[in-house]
Amino acid sequence: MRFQRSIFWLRRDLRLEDNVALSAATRFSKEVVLVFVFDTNILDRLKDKNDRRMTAIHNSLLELDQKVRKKGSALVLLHGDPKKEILGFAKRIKASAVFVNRDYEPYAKKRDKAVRTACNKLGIAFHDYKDQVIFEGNELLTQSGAAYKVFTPYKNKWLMELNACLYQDHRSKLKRLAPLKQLDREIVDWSLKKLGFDYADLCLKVGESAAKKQLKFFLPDLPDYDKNRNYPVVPNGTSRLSVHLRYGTLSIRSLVRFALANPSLGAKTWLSELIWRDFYQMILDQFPHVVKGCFKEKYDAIKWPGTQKHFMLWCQGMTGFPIIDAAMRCFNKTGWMHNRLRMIVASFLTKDLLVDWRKGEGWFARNLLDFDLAANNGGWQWCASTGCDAQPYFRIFNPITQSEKFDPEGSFIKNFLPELKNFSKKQIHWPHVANQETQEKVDCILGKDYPKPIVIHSEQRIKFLNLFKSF
DNA sequence: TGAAATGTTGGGGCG
DNA sequence: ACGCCCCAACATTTC
Repeated sequence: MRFQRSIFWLRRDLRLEDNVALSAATRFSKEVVLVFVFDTNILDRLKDKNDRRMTAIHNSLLELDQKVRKKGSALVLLHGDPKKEILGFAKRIKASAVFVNRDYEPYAKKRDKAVRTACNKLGIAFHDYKDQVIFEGNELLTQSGAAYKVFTPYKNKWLMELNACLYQDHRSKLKRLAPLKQLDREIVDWSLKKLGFDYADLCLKVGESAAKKQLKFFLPDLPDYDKNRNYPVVPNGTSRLSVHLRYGTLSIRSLVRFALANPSLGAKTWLSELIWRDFYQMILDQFPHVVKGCFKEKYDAIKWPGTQKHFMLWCQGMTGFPIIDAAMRCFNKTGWMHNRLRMIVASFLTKDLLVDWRKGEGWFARNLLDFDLAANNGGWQWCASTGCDAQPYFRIFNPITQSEKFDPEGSFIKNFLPELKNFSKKQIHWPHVANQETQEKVDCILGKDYPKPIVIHSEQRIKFLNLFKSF
């Protein structure tokens, strides 16, 4: 046994199953203490005391705590600066090692580097593992040894290299979790109130057991994923597992195994989306400048002419474009948005309202329950055509055509814009052509009950093309 | 993981 | 019967 007592520090891997660092910690240590730190560097910057993410993390941790209590242990919660907290705690309980799964966000990398250095100064080992991706940033390289910048060759390489590592045993010896009686002094209050946050309503269940349930629930629809994934109102059209990937209540390996174990065109398409996730994690790791700037740096020179007023109307879902407004109101209400809608609203903000993609990215970052820096940044830059392997700048969504294509019955729109519920399925995508008589008949006066369009798509399209043309 | 503009074809109405 | 126009419908190119 290498270590008498170790800390397993949970971050975005809130599960006991198939957890690489936890498995290692319990194999190499006689006794393991599970610790989560509410990081004040992050919490202090959350603007909303009702932040759904806090409830999601809290609930996931609570379930985890209940599970380990059945094993006679408990989860320790700390609150403060992670470096200070982890070091202080390690000293108090005389831990000789800290185990973590690696995180590739710039802040996390910096944090872990500092904790590692501090640990090593005290003679405490710091062991980190690959867990949240299949391949890390520097694992898949082109023939010339550079990081991939194009998705398709990356994906081919990814599929080629995908090997037995997927099937390694990452079970943990949970018998080795530290007994509760030794932890008593360290168990802190579980209420969010004490951290200065309120409980928020979540549109879905979080936690490890809910994650497994959701995956099982999606299984029958996996074969049709390729056909259904673009239609927001098709039940189970998408897996809705993004939240679980974000908090690590499911392992990425288990999802890849799930796709491979149930082969079909749908599963293949779905797997490809998981590869996009690895791709963007890799991009963030290898090209951290994307956090602040365009992946294609020449586009940093662009002066986005969009106004704050238009941005606000977009945020509120008051643009007069039904599909946009329905999507944004759904988002504001639930903290979740269907991927097709994310693309449509992102295209609209950047290419119709000419607002800097970073504004939209920030709004998503604040409100997405499944917010992940790598995926969110990658997705926004893809839509704005500033990103790595992004769509070409002249590919501009027509919000009305997209609405007709992907919400043909208008039922998604009606779910979130009840004021439009009496419009026909032909007219609901663009109600503004309705005459006075029709408006009275459907009980929706445009400009009063529902806003008039704030821009003209065909005009904005030309403006956007001109904006990008010179680069 | 588009859409608009432009080009081509072919059928039908009509003088 | 024939040429002409109109305009879907489809194809290609351009952004």
